[in-house]
This record gives sequence, C-alpha cells and structure tokens, in this order.
Amino acid sequence: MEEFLQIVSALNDATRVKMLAFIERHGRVCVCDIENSFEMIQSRVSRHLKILKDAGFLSVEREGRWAYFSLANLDESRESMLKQIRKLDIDLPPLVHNCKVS
Amino acid sequence: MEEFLQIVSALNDATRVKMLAFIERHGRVCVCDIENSFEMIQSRVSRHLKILKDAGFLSVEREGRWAYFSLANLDESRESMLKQIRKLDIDLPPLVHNCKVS
DNA sequence: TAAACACATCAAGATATATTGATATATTGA
DNA sequence: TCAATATATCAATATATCTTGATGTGTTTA
Repeated sequence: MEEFLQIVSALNDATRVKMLAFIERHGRVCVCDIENSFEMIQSRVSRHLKILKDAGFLSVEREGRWAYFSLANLDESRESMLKQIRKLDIDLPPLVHNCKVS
Repeated sequence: MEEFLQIVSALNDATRVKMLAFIERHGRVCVCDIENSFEMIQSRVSRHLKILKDAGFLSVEREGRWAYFSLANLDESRESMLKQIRKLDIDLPPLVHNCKVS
C-alpha cells in the first residue's frame, strides 16, 4: 500500500506528469534543460524530479556538474501508469538546451 | 489530463483505496455499513465515497433512506488502477451490518 | 585559486486536502 | 405528526503539499 501511494502521489501533480512525459519523449535530459524548457525555477524542477525519482519513475546519472534524468526500468505497476499517461495528449514544451557549457 | 488527475487524486489516500477494495469485495454496501466496518464517523465516510464516486469508481443507488454504493462500470484507465489495487494485499475490516432497520 | 555553473536542500508562505463536529434534508415507522 | 434513522454538506481546524528565494556543495574553467 505504501509503495502504491508513493507512486500515485508522485503522479498527483500536473507538473510532474508533464515532466515524466517530457523525459520519456526526449530520453535523457539534465535539470537545466527542463528548467529552460518548462520555464520554471531550478529548485522547483529539482524537487519534482526528486519526487519522480523516489517513486521509481526516473533514474539519474551524474556527469560532471550535470545530473541527467531518464526513465527508470519500470515494473508492471509503474509501466501501467505510464501507459495511461501516454494516452493523455499532453502538449509538452519544446526541448530547450541552455546549459552554459557543454 | 484533468480526468487523469482526478482519478489519481481519488486514489491518493489510504482510506479511499481501502474503501474501494472493500466495496469491490462486498459488492454493494450502504454508508452506515462502511461507517461501522471501518469505525469512522459518518461525515468522513460520506466524503470519501463522494470523491470515489466523482472520480468514476463508484456508483450509487438510493433506496429509501439508504445510499448503496457499488463499483461503477470502469473504463480501461480505472480498471487498470483497480487491477493494481487488487495486488496490494490490503487487510480489510470485516463487513459489519449495523443499520437500525432493514 | 577565484568565479561561474549545475544541482540539492531548506525555510517561509501559499494553497490544497483531511478530519471533526454541527447542521440540514429526506425517509420511515410509531 | 413526531421522533428516529441515513445521508450530505458546511465551517473550523489540522495536516500535507507546492512554490519561491536563499543558501550550501561540488565541478569546471579562466
């Protein structure tokens, strides 16, 4: 039950559902890409990504000063949630790369 | 998206998940049955059932002074949510009938 | 080494949700 | 008709969550 509620509460927010869909579409993005794409301040983006990660939807790889988020390996429950999100016809912002150095 | 969030937020509460599982198990129960089975005050039960109903999980039939709740006809999204709830191994209280007259 | 950058986290305030107790409505039976 | 019952809803409070701005940590590069 606890795990189910963690999954459900992670998805109980339009911003996070959009971010999850965005990351699925674009594959592997760093925090500042999302920051720019969604036009949100960094702390907000970081917090939402952490919630999605803690709920098992995302995984992170650190590279230098960047943290790249991508879809985690999803179990059946999470996959079935994502399947429903795919049907939603969300309009996602375009990916805006804007990190200062690469 | 709005409908998805309504579904998800309806399930984002242990009490409601339990009530949904309870109603699936017992088929057709009135508010006071749940009140007694869950040992919760009436207003609280009523509120949670309303949220589940508004999210499309439950339907109500009024008979005299009673309101009987049962599972609604679920579409694919809601059915897939319920399927995950079925796997949860929730321990449900026994059904306690306690309405004064029947 | 110092400055710039990417990110995480915290504190404060705003907003949303849950719980309780009280009250309102409708139905039934004496 | 009156009292009891079942349910819904409201107001007040408690609790949780979200957003923002500030600060801290680690990395890179000038």
